[in-house]
Amino acid sequence: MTLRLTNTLTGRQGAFVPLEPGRVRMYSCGPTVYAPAHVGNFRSFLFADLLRRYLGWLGFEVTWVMNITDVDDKIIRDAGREGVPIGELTARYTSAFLEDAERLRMTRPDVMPRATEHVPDMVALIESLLATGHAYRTDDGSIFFRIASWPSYGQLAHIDPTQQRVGERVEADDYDKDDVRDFAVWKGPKEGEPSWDTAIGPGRPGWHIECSAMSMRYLGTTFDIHTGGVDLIFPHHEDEIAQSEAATGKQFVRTWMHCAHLQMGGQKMAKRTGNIERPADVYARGYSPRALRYALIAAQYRAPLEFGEDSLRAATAAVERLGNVLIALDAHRSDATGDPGFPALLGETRERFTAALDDDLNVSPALAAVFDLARELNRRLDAGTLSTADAQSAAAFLRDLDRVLGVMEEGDEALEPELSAMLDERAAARAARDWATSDRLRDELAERGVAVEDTKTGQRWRRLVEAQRG
RNA sequence: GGCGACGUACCCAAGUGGUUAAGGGGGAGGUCUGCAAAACCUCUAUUCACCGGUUCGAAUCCGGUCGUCGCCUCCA
Repeated sequence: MTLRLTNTLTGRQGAFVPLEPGRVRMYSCGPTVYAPAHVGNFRSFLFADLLRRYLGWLGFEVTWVMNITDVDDKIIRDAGREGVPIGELTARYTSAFLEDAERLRMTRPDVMPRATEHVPDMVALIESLLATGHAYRTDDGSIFFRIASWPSYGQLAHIDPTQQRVGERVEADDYDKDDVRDFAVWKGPKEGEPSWDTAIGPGRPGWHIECSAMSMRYLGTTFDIHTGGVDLIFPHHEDEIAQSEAATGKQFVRTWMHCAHLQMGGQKMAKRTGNIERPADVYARGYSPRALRYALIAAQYRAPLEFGEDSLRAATAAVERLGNVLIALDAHRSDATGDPGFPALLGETRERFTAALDDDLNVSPALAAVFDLARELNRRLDAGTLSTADAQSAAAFLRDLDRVLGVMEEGDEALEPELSAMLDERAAARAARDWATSDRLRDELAERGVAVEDTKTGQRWRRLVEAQRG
């Protein structure tokens, strides 16, 4: 089996063949840092992360670039409201993003370029567009890409640009363009806005140009994969293609991948409508980062995904189920002899897992394979037929699959000393068969958000989500 | 108006021509346990929005109807 991915450009699934054998260059549209990212944003980022992890797991050497947009209209607007320089606002939300990303176990991209640090790259790109007549200046110092100069415009979104309905907002546009469909690659200077003095004059970059400049800067004029949410297909990515290919004369991106929206209550999660939830909101209700991660990656990326209390609860249980089997395998010691068929059991799971992910990152059947294995392992654990060595190889196997999923284990989490002391006290009470004390402490710990379970090898604790607390 | 996605059990979600319609959650019963929890076992869609058609055979293909969502404007 080989990896097959759906390419928005062709609208079909095709075998993924990187430009350079064994090596993948991919770019993902990252956050605009004017507010904390919401979980819908993270669906897109974690989809890219899953792809990046799977490519790495398959043995590809991956270079992953994710941009940080740190200058745009909203940033300028919000910084203005607060009366702070845009750099102060963007620094704040950049670190918030990085923290959220880390808690969600998003692989750290190899490069996270900032728009403000790549103005010269954008200027160079714009210069070549001006030189070739694909872009033109307007009186206010802005520069626009001329869509009429690019016949294949619309190839990604599969639209005919002449059929575009151009709304009333055209009048509302502050800029004076030759054609309403033309888009800004450079915005002329304005009072109260940040501005760069460059060879093409003063001003600031347009939105689309940053992704073209930064992706090509780190990945070359043609690279393998570019990801984003479906809402970026048009106009953002369409514009990126036009300006990049017009400037270089070469194909920009070979495979475009877009994930569907996260929905809440059947509606797209979007900041504009206020229909959003942020990672911090989810954690505040007691859900763990890995449960959130699971909830966001557990369905195939091209299908809209419903998010909410139910999905978080289900994700919590699913992720604990996987964590529990690992804990049990680690603790397992047995005189049972190894099963000669055991490697085949793991091999079958691996095949199902790989076949599913090879099929355009179809996570659901991949997870089904993992859960089927978990049940079989628990069965053998219960029956006492699993040898110590087999348990260990199963644990190592699951951890290997989790290099792709990143949901099976909680990070090392320390328990508060006070609660830890209660656990010790409870262990002592149990040793004395003092059930009353033991049960009282268990209830008290539950009230403090910690569940205690008794196993053959002693007590085990885990955090409870709010909904489970008594 | 243009383009696109989708409608599978109580919820989420696989399956896209042919054995018993994955998996997770939830629910019911049972085993185990000092009691729990975890885990395991059994049950929980004769049916895939609806109506026609093609076919020996369709959730899967075709046509129609209804419904939902998204993009066309900042948007992951």
